[in-house]
Amino acid sequence: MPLDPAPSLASALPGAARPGPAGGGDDDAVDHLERALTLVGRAILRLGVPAHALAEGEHVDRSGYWVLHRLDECGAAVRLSDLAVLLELDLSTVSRQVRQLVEGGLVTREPDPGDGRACLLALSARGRAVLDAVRQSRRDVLHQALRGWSPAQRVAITSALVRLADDLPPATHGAPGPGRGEEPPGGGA
Amino acid sequence: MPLDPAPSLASALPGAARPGPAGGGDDDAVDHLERALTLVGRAILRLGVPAHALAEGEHVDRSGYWVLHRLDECGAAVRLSDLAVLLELDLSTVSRQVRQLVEGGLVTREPDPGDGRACLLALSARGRAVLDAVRQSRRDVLHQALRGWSPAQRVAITSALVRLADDLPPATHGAPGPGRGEEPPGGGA
DNA sequence: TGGATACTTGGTTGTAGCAAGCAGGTAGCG
DNA sequence: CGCTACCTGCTTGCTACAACCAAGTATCCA
Repeated sequence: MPLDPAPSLASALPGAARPGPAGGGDDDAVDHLERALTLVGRAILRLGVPAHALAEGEHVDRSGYWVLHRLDECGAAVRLSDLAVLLELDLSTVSRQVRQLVEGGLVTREPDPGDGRACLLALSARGRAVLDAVRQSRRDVLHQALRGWSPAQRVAITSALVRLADDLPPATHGAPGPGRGEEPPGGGA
Repeated sequence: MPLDPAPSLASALPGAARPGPAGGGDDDAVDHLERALTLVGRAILRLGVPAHALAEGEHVDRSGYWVLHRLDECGAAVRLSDLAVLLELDLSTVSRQVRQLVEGGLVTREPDPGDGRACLLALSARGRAVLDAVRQSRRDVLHQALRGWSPAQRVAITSALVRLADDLPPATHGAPGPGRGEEPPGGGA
């Protein structure tokens, strides 16, 4: 998935110096923000799962990383359906991702003793090791990027992003919250 | 594709209040940032191309929107290869995207009079109309999200994002800059 | 004529959703 | 008790998008 194509910085922020009196200035602001978001989104996507964080035959892609990540945060074993809600993804998508991880030995899967239909998923020891390696490797990149940032700046951008994520339309999928749900069904890319 | 799965805000920012003295606090900071970026990235992805911005048989997806966007910014007609560089995408990817848009009448394509191999691409009138509609519709969403933000806050997050995009590893594809280019070919999204 | 260049096409991978279906569980009814 | 009807958790098939690499074609230039 990748996000949206981004322009090179060379020509970034068109019309940046157009302080027109009309309401267009507002449009400029959101245009800049949209572009900046796209830029950063693509950069984050490119982080991927660095191959050097993986051992021999291991295969974890970006989605798999997030599955491991959530599984780790859950601590206890979770159901597939719960995991899908946490990831805000379709059950089928998560089902396939988990299958790969189980086959790779990174996730353990047992039948739920209390419900024969369900299964309980958890990180295996190997999965945790892989997760740690991948996470550290991604952290390194961010660390590198934030080298010149003051702690205050880091906090500022993080909280601003959290707020923005909160203010943007929520996912219609996992939890169809009552928020300003304008999301057209066809547009959901 | 979309970006990475995001956790619901309910459990966001684990360990947020752990101001440990050790270097671990730094890891926390980047973890929060990573999560926030993911959150926002997915929200932006969900923006998609609102169906109501499109007329009858028109079909423009997220990628197509960016092609139109760049084409608009270029003003003059551009070559496919130049467009691919601008978009930081593979030539083949852009070739297919453009073909769709040409077939849909949103982009005009003429042979370059000076080079029979090349073609010159430009927005058609209809393409411009569609672009305007889609852009406006995406703007509306961002406007809505930024309703409670002060102008200073908007500028702050935008410039912080621009800086972050600049500090993150560049795309290895379009311009394989010498920057901290560690990107494994297999891991690329 | 022999590269180099511009683009196209085929193939593959990754991500994701919807819909259909299977299997296991639960509840109502005779 | 046993049967039927329904509900739920998960899997699988299909479709679509996005992006890459590699191979092919057509054109230009030296």
